[in-house]
Amino acid sequence: MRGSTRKSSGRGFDSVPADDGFRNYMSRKIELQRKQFGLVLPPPPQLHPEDRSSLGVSNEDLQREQTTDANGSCVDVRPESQFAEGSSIDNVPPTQTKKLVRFHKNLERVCPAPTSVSDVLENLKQRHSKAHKSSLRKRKFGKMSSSHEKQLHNDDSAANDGESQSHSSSFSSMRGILDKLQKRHDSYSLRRKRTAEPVLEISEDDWSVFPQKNSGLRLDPERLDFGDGLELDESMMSHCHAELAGKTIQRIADASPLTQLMDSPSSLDDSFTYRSKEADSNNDADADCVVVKSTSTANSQQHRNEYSSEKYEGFEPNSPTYLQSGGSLDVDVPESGEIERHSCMGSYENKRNPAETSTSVIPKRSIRPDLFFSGIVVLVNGHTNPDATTLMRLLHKHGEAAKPTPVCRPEWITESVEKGALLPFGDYLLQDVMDAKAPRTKSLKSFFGADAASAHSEADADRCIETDPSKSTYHINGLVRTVGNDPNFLESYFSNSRLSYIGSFKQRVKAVEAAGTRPPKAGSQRFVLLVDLDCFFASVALKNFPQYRNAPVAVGHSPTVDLKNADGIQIKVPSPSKVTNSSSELSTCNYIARKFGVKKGMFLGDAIKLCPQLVVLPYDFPQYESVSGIVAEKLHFFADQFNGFVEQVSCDESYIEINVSPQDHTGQPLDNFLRSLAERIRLAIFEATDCTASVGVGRNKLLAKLAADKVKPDASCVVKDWQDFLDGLALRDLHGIGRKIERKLTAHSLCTVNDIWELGGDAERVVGEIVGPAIAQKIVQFCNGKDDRPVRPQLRKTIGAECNYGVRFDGLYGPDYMIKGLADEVEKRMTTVSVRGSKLTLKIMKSKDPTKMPEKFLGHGRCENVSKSTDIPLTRNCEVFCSAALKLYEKLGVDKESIRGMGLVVSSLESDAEDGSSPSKLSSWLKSDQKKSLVEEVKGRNSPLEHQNDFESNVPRYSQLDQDVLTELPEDILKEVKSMYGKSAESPPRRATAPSIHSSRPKQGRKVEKTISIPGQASVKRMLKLAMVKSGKDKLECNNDEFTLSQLDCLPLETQLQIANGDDVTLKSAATFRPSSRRSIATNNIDGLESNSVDNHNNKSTCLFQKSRGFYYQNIQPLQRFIKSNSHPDYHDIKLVLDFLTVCVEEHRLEDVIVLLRSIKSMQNGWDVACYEHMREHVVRGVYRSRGYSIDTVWLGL
DNA sequence: ATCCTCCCCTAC
DNA sequence: TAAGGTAGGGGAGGAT
Ligand SMILES: Nc1ccn([C@H]2C[C@H](O)[C@@H](COP(=O)(O)OP(=O)(O)OP(=O)(O)O)O2)c(=O)n1
Ligand SMILES: [Mg+2]
Repeated sequence: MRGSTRKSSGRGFDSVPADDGFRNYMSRKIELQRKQFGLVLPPPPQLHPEDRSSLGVSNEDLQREQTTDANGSCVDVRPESQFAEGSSIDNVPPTQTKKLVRFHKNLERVCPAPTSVSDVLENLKQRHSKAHKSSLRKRKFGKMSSSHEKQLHNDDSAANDGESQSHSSSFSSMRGILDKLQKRHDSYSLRRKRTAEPVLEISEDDWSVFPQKNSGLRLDPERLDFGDGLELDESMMSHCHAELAGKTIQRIADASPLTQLMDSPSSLDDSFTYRSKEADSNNDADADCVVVKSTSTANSQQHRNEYSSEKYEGFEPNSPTYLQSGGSLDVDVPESGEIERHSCMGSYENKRNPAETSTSVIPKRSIRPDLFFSGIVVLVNGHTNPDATTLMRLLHKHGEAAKPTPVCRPEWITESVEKGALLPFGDYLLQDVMDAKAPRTKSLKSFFGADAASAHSEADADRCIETDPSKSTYHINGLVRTVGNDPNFLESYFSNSRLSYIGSFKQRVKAVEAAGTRPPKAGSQRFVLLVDLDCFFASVALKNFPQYRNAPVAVGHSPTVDLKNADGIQIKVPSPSKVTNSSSELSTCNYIARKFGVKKGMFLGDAIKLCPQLVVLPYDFPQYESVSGIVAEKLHFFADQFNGFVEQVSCDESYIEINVSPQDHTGQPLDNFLRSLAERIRLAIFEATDCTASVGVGRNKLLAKLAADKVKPDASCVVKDWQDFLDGLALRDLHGIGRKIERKLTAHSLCTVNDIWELGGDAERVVGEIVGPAIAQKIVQFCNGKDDRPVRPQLRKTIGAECNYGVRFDGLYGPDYMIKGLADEVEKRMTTVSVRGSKLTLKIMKSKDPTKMPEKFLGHGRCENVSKSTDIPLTRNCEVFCSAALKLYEKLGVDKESIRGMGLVVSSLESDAEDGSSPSKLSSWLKSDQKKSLVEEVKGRNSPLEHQNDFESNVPRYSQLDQDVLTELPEDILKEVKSMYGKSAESPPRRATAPSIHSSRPKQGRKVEKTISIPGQASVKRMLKLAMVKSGKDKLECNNDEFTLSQLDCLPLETQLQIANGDDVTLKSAATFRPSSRRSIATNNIDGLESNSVDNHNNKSTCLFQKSRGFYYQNIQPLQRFIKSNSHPDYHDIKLVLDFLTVCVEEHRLEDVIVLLRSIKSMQNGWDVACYEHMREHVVRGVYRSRGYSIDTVWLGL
């Protein structure tokens, strides 16, 4: 296999250093384990104080390295030692300081105990300062650091000089918190000392909400075997775990299968070969990009690490299975020294999510009702919101007492105070404590709809696990659940499918179109960054289960084993996975597991064969959602500084386009600037989420993506010379070239970029004959380093739902029922994004051999795909979808026994008429006399290079709308269209297809030219209207005149907005299926509709409600003007702004919030400091409540 | 040419 | 015994 040079340089993860190896290796291991215990520890032993790499590099260093690069085009700043030395230590996230100090007594088993509380605090301080700095340096400059304090202090000034202002301010804010802690120390020292004693004073009553004994036990099979875990007290348990942890560490190191793998040449098949040139890329002089690599977690992959989709029998009858093509079975997997599945690598204390701060409490009955905290002592272990002082005040006021116990989130306190009573803290236990009870998939219930929005609430997510309905999850009436026998199959399927989650992500959370506020400065250059989180699902899983950080880990529907503890309570633990034939798919796996040949999408059974000690962790969709949101916020923050755009391409991947002007990188070479920007982004992400990311930088998407792939994981790369960079690259690695196209090209002996180069001017023609003109053009352009794909959120063209798993029509429920379920689902999804569609497609997977068992349990097996589509009236009504789909189903005439999957897709979408384009505005558009096709408008928007000077007109100009289309849409008809099917429950479709609509339809072929509004967007205009209504200055002008203002107040904000603005509001869900009553109506209707739609087959009405472009221009700017002009705000004005901020926070528009807050801060009029601070705190609380983390106001300049 | 329909392919 | 979706790009071939 080519690329061996690179591989050896990257031997990172667990490799034993050749020199004084094992002892140092072990001590680092243990040190890492200690850190994972989340405890305050003395500085690590100095392994190599003389090691220069531990110091990090200053900017001067960087420049020096850069200049040696004169003729070459790449610098790899990784010192070789980085991979061998000190790696584990520096892998520890700087968030360590947030962790809880608890059970000091037990701690002594694993590390020297601090002698006093002052020591603890001092340590905290030092560790924070160190963690911060070393991580800064490490991440910025790719140096590992196992250094001591002095060196760091010496380095101080250099760091601050070269670093952005924001870093130091962030630092100082943390510092401030620590100082506060120090101050609090005196008054709380007595209590703190007491907390050092292990405690077990929980009454039986309380026990039910405090299950962590079980959870502690579950990690230790030996204890479970005793069957008397409850007899142990916590101190003993912790003790045991600590010791056990030590043993486990020892065993891992002994076993060291990783080491062996690292040093042996990869035995993976060459069919996965990736980057043939890579063998050379470690040679600085020849290389073509700048690489910053900050950890040694793994060498770079030499092969595709995704499981070949050839296993999809349905698509490729003759293809070999992935095992044949992957040939990975001969990977050397040692027999001895396996990691014990159940042995805990740390005590249960370290299962805490390190990013979370916790509060330790013990409940007791209180006598005075207002002293509901009496009998409780609280230990705040880190940065909380509200801060420790506030919490202490609240506690004191309400009777805090003594003794620590379970670990809670601070809301337990705040919400108790709010309610005026002691709330059971079960709901506030830290997530990992909950997790321990039942490590099952956390679902967003459905990724769509209101559920998704509220899924940010941690409490909700936690309760998901609690309220586990007792039904058997696998069986129904003794049968395996299928679409045919389980009426609720689809619902639970969609909420547990990872593919459904990642597939729908991009369009569901379409990014905000902020930024681009100024035209790019003259002389600025466009760059594209690709930010991709490393093994995303696995990284998140490891936040939940940090004890497995050093083990090979995969994410899947974890096979669990039911165990009973002494109380007879059923608990679930990860199974030992003796299953070697499970067809459960692994979503992804960490880089340790990848060394064994485990790949994304691989069957669990196959993975276990490759890696018997593989740990399978459950999905956590709510957390993917929140990590993703946090990352997006960070990226917008950076993009905004360079007049940039962010396109979130999936839950773990985003492109950023920036325009860099010479002023932006004053003093330093452009490459240095880009490199440090990339590292700053990575650092910001890591600090906020504990997840590592890789960043690629290039002139376009293609190069950015390739660069990131090249250095992944946990590294960044700046492409300097595209030609050198692409030299030798396999065509397969280009975006859009997959297995099939690769095969076609290979058949004509076109394998690498160089092969295309050699074709010269003929390339496009030659390749075109093989793969078609469009793809050929793309390939040739890519090979020449060109890629004009814009970095912009894209308009949705289709929306649908399908299920090709568990489809067996051998039960009560037939294809009609499934179609109904799909139609419901599609309507639900369309409702949440406010679109309607006028074309429906039914897709069916038909088994080629219905008698044959597919390779995958309940899978579709080898199939033929068929589909048929039809026009429908513009709607999102599931009844319409359903009846149209049934007709399509009849037409396709597929035998129901052979159906293995079905799907419904709606296209020709049009967005609802909402959001910033009031009818009056629309009618003004109608009066325009300019003629320009909307198509041009939309396309222009998507082409960044041609329209960069168009920014100041982010709001669409009505002069650019197609007048022909518009004039054919009188307002009354627009209204009619709008209300057509909106209230499906109450006013069934029927009348909607008034002939007038169809006859007024413009020419066909106008599908692309609609824009679709961002769902749930709050416009200032709408907020103002609501404010007017509430303050009595305006009347409710809608037909919902039965509302009183106080009733209005009770409704959710969004509904209030709708009512105040006279939208069509249906307070009941339009998506619910009511079988009996509605069916007859529906049937009648649908017949009528069908005939109409046939009549008007080619007469589509084009609804021109234009989405507001540029949230900023439409909302923030007007609001700023409002604030400026309204210098003496009254209650309603402030309430308005607060409500607006609330909505923005809910919609993840943090960057808008920040802009707005900053402008209020700088206000000199009646919007004074108190007002500003109130708003700021409102936002901080809102973010914390909905997103679960605190924003750093100092960092954000607030 | 340019459209539409019914696929296939690809990336997450 | 698990949760093999979703959405965009585009080719082939037919209708205009
Ligand atoms: N066949 C696949 C591919 C991906 N995913 C999910 C899991 C991944 O974590 C996430 C992101 O996909 P990536 O391709 O970015 O893969 P990772 O982030 O896991 O790994 P890498 O480090 O290669 O980016 O999508 C999945 O469920 N099934
Ligand atoms: Mg990724």
